[in-house]
Amino acid sequence: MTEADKIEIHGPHANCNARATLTKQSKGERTRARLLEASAAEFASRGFHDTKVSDIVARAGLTQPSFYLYFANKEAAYDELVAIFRRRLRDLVSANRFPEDQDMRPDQIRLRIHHATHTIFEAFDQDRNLTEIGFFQCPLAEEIKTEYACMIAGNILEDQQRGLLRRDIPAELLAQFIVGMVERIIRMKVGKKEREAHVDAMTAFIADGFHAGCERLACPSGPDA
Amino acid sequence: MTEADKIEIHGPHANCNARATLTKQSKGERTRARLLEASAAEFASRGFHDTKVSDIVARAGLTQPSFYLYFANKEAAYDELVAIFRRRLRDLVSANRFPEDQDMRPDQIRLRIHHATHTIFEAFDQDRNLTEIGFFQCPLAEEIKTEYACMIAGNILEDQQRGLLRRDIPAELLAQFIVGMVERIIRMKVGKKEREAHVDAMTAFIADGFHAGCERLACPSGPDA
Amino acid sequence: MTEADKIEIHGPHANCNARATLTKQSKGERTRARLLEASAAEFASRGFHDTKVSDIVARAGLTQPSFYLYFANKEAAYDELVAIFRRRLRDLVSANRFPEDQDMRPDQIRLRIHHATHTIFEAFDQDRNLTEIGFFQCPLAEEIKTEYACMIAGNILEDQQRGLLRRDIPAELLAQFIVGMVERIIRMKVGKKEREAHVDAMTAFIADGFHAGCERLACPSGPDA
Amino acid sequence: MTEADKIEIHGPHANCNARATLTKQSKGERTRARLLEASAAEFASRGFHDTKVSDIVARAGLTQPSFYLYFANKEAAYDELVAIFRRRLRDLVSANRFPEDQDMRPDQIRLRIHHATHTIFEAFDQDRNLTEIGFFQCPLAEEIKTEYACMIAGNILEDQQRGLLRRDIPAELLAQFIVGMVERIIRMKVGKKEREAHVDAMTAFIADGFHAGCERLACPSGPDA
DNA sequence: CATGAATGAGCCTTCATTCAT
DNA sequence: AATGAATGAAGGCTCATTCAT
Repeated sequence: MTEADKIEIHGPHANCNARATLTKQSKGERTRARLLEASAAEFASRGFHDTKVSDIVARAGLTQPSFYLYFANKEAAYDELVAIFRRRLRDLVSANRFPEDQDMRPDQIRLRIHHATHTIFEAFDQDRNLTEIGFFQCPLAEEIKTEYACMIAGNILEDQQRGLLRRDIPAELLAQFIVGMVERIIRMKVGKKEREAHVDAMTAFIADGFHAGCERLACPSGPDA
Repeated sequence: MTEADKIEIHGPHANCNARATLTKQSKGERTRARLLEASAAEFASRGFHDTKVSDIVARAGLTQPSFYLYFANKEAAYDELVAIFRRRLRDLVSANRFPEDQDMRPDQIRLRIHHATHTIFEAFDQDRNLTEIGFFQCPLAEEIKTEYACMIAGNILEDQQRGLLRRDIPAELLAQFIVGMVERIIRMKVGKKEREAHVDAMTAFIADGFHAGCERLACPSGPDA
Repeated sequence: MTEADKIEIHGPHANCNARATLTKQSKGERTRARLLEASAAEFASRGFHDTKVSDIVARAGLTQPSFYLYFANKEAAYDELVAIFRRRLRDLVSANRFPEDQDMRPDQIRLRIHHATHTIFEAFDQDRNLTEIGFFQCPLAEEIKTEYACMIAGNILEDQQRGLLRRDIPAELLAQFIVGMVERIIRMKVGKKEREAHVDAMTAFIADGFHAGCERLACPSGPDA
Repeated sequence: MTEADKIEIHGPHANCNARATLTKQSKGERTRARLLEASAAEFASRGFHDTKVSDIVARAGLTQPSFYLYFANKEAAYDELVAIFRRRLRDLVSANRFPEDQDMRPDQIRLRIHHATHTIFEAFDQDRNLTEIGFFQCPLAEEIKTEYACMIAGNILEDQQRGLLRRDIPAELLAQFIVGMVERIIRMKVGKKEREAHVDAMTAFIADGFHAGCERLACPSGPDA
């Protein structure tokens, strides 16, 4: 799984590692990786049930029994993909955590939101198939999103305690809102430029809601608060 | 389908209607309704592929051939459920539209957001099975959500043009954000009271984002900037 | 299983029951019986592994899915056949038990042996397929034979205690000897007449061993004892 | 095959031979022997069909292709084991034959029976796996037993002609009886001491049947008739 | 001599669907 | 209106066996 990991994702860091280990991979390991990739592609586009093992092996240029040389059964391959996605998401978010001890100026929070959002979209765009499977299609998706939300909630909570964010809405809920927005944006298959625009818009919305730039919107901290 | 519709929903009003029409229903119509309900329950909890026709008829207290007396095939029943959900969602949103000609005071926008959110959650909570199927599980879900987002976007656009909402973010994007948030909240299986809290929180967040009530959050264009 | 029992075996008693219930059998019950018989025939001649479900259903004039309408899987059908055989064997032996209270003259023991032997062979010959499966082929065969031996041992023990049989050999061992002889004789596929001869020979051997009719064989109860 | 033979059996004598030839064995010969032994163990405990080539090679500490270096296929290995058993059984019985020309006193027949029985059990106990396969499990078992019975029948016939045994039962039948008894006893997995008791009991039974030592058993043609 | 890797062939089983009543 | 019984079609998985090194 560790090896497969390196192969499956094509992110910058992963590629570095891959380049280093590619020569060491046995033929079997490469075959396994090919099968995982083929599985991801097929599962992502057809779903678990409508994907036949024969589809996967055909895409990988193998025959059916070979599949069972590397995976106990169809479900095991699927589960492994989900696990890879899950771990990757976890790693991503924890890597994105703001250093606790460091002081943050209030106006930096926008940058943080922007950065986190940008990073997550980049990662999701990296491997569309895995994202499709792990975030939308698999039965564990709900659990994974909840886990994701929890991690975000942790970050939010810190900021709330620092007085950087509103405290009248529970961090968990704010986190869920963000996850929901992320979900929707991921689903919009767009180019790099548009995605950047999305990131900007989302950052702006998270920061100020419908409010910003519209004097007529009754602002609670304004005159009618 | 129209009859089935009346049966499928179990809200108070729906029951009233049902009671009124029950006497008019033939035995066959009632059987069909039972099958639809059983289908919804099974599909919702197991998904399309993992639901066997035998599961459905067992739940409805019938035998397999009876199923085919009322539906062309398994997929037809599923599609019908999706269609019911879709129509219902459409009806709901269009009924919730703010009269175009009417003038709206700036501070009323919060009420509108609150009302729309409240209504939609109530509807989703009404029939969990249908929601699960039509909003999350079916292949058309993406399309349905987009449709939903479009309708919301229409409302937003109007408000933007009236100068009630920020214009720097496209209405379509704002709508998607809201749909995403709705999605996440729906999935949290909670009681009535908590749901109300969610509605409040979501309204507040939509209106002001992370910002409100936190003087330190650098608000680029608000009064405290 | 009870119904199937009546069908599968064609012994005199079974036939009586069958005749009585045949008219009451539903089509499904008859199909099941046909499948059991076909299974018995195929399993007996090919063994469990070399018998394909397709062989069985072909012999029964059905298609594969029908098989699974009546049996959970191939093994279940096999196990049922074994169970039928086992029960039948049990019933047979217990029906053959000599009344405990009744007094028996020493010279009657030959008749008893003859009778028991005759009866068992008749039963085995009745359903060759079941016998093949339950007595020779199935993994439980050893257990079944042991059970059979135990029942015989019970009968022998009584006779030993009455002083009708030698006591220097444990009843269990004598019973095993008999079972072994029975086994061998069953396997000789012969006609009725020859079978009778076998019964006579076996009776004589059990009673007297190599000894009888040969003055030169050192008889322990004779002069050199 | 001849070499394998020496290796396969683990009796004291066999070991002596093995030690003598071990040095002469090439590595391949030793590997082949290991595979045969592993095959015997696996086949004996699981049967032919339930034994996978992968089981065998695993037990032998090899990989699958190695198996095919020494045997044409799975069946070939099995057949070879059966052949080894068969030859061994043949050798044993013929070695046990009483010299035709020699005269035998009537009271010596008990000793002969005892000796033959003792020898055969010892041999069977020697290699349980081979016995399981060749005598019980393989399709040829029936034929092998018949062959065995024939050889015994030959011995019996001689004794009958010498007037040492009863002539009213065909030698073939008597031989079958003995084989049946042997079968059953073999299957009782016991220690050396008990086995001796079995030999004694069987000898006694073969000689005198149920009769001996029980004055009340009506012996039709013996001295106490 | 031995193995990592791959495959051909085939069987069991499932399930949506239909037929006849 | 409903059902007992049956089937067509297809997919997952296993296993003996081989290829290339």
